[in-house]
Amino acid sequence: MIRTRFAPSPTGYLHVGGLRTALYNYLYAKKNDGTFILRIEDTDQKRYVEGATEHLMEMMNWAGLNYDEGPDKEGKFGPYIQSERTETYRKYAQELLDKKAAYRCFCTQERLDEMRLNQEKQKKAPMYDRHCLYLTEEEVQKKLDEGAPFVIRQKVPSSEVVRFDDKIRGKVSFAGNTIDDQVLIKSDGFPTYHLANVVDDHLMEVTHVIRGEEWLPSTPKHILLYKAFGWQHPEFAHIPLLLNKDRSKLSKRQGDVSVEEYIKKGYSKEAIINFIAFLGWHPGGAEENEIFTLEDLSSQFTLEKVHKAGAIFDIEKLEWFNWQWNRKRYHEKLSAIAKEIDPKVLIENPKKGEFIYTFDDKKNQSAFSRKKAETLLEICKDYIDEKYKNDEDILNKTLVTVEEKILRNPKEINENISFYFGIGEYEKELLTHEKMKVDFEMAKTALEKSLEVLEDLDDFDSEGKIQEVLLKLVEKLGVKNGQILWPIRSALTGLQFSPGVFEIISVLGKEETLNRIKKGLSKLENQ
RNA sequence: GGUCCCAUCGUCUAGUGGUUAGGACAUCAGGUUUUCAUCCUGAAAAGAGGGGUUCGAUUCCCCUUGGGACUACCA
Repeated sequence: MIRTRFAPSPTGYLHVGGLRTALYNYLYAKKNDGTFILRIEDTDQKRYVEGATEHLMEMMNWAGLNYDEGPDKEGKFGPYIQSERTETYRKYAQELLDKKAAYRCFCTQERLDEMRLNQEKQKKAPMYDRHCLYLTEEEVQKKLDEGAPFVIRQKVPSSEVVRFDDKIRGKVSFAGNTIDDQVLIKSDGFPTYHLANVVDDHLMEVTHVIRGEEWLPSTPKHILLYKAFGWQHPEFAHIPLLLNKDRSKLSKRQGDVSVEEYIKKGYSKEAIINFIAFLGWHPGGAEENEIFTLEDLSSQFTLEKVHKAGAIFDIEKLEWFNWQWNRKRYHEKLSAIAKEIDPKVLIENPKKGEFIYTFDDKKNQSAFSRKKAETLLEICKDYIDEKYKNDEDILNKTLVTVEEKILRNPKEINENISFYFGIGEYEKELLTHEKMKVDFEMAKTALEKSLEVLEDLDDFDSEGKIQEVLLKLVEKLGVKNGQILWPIRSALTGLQFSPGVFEIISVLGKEETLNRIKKGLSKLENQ
């Protein structure tokens, strides 16, 4: 039975690297029908943050990384919060003391600092000099009687070479004489990570320790501890680090590291998880699809396919994943809605990312259109300026015209729809277009003629009708589409880029359309 | 400084003792479209260097170089 765990320390936020570690642990457990545990490592009293544990649990819940055992999901190995287990650690520390695998150290911080300074000066590796290991029992007792503060240190057998087989890195070995006598119990009575981690992983019957590469150098200490206790150590798998652009360990200084920040910026959970999963892992083979759900990942994940080298956290790829996922979710939702309205709906997928829903009944078609607008609003509602929310009907219509842009980047919604609600000042040159052979003369003609035909048109609700009328004009004048349509579009928007003319006209309605065209025309009066 | 880990396009990566070294993101060019976006097509772009082993090495081994992590009474 496979048992894995994610053991974060409650700092108040979840690091993206931490999320990936949690994810790999979760995936490995799920893939092997194992158990995934959440354990809170809060043994550092100085770093206590109010509510951080609850927050961590919320984040796991948000990500969908459901743990089978944890602080709020008691299994038979609880409690799952280390600060509630201090007695246990003390007991095991005593066992180590009894076995002479650990010793009390009374050295003051000053002595330790001085020692380290000297070692550095001599270009030697800074390590505890074992001063207190050589204290006689009487001396130790005397210090104890005096009430001198002490820590408990691990006694590392210096002649030994520690070897282990990392599931990702293969054979790794460390010479005992390069391993420091690690502090196991701090002077405040709390254990350090090293002791708590080993004791808990053993007691909780963790079979696979999947953690960040930064722990690789302390793994021999842990293995020695297991050995001192007479326990079998779990399998270790050290996953590669997430890196900044300059290849250093992903850090706050060079960008956002907390998952909360990315959520705030609008990245979806599916995108974040998908992206992060592929940073250091790949299903392998000829698989070219990269869009994976948590379920897909769960069924395909293997430690063998995890990389050794660190991976740069490239925000541009995240953006792409986010877009793909926005699209995927959107179309899945739409087709569900469509089928609910009418199971016989015709759904076509003429090109990648584009779906056309056709209903027999006109009523159904418009009901669907409303739902579509609602769905789009749902995606970008957090970013839309309040002033655009007043006229719901217009807003709904406008959203549909910028569908692809919303899916791509919901945050830019305002700049994409602002022209519907009012046109800004623009230079008359905007009405011309060199490449499309639209000079002032052409622009003027286009606006005048289109004004005429549009004045004669009454049905502005139908895009098709508008298109028909304008294209007929194009044909009549014997010019290219763009020569007529560009001036209209730019007169209607005052912008270089916007949705298409026909849809804009149908949203703006007759009066506003004609007004804007007239306004454009007035700019050209003296030409 | 010491210990350990790592090394394929700019980035994430696939794959192999014999391949035109494949894909994705980003970039650039062309096309479709009334503009932008979308979409389609294409281009440029990589096995750090040096030794071995081998008929043959990007792939296996060694060295060098480069990068990184760790080096706390933090985790």
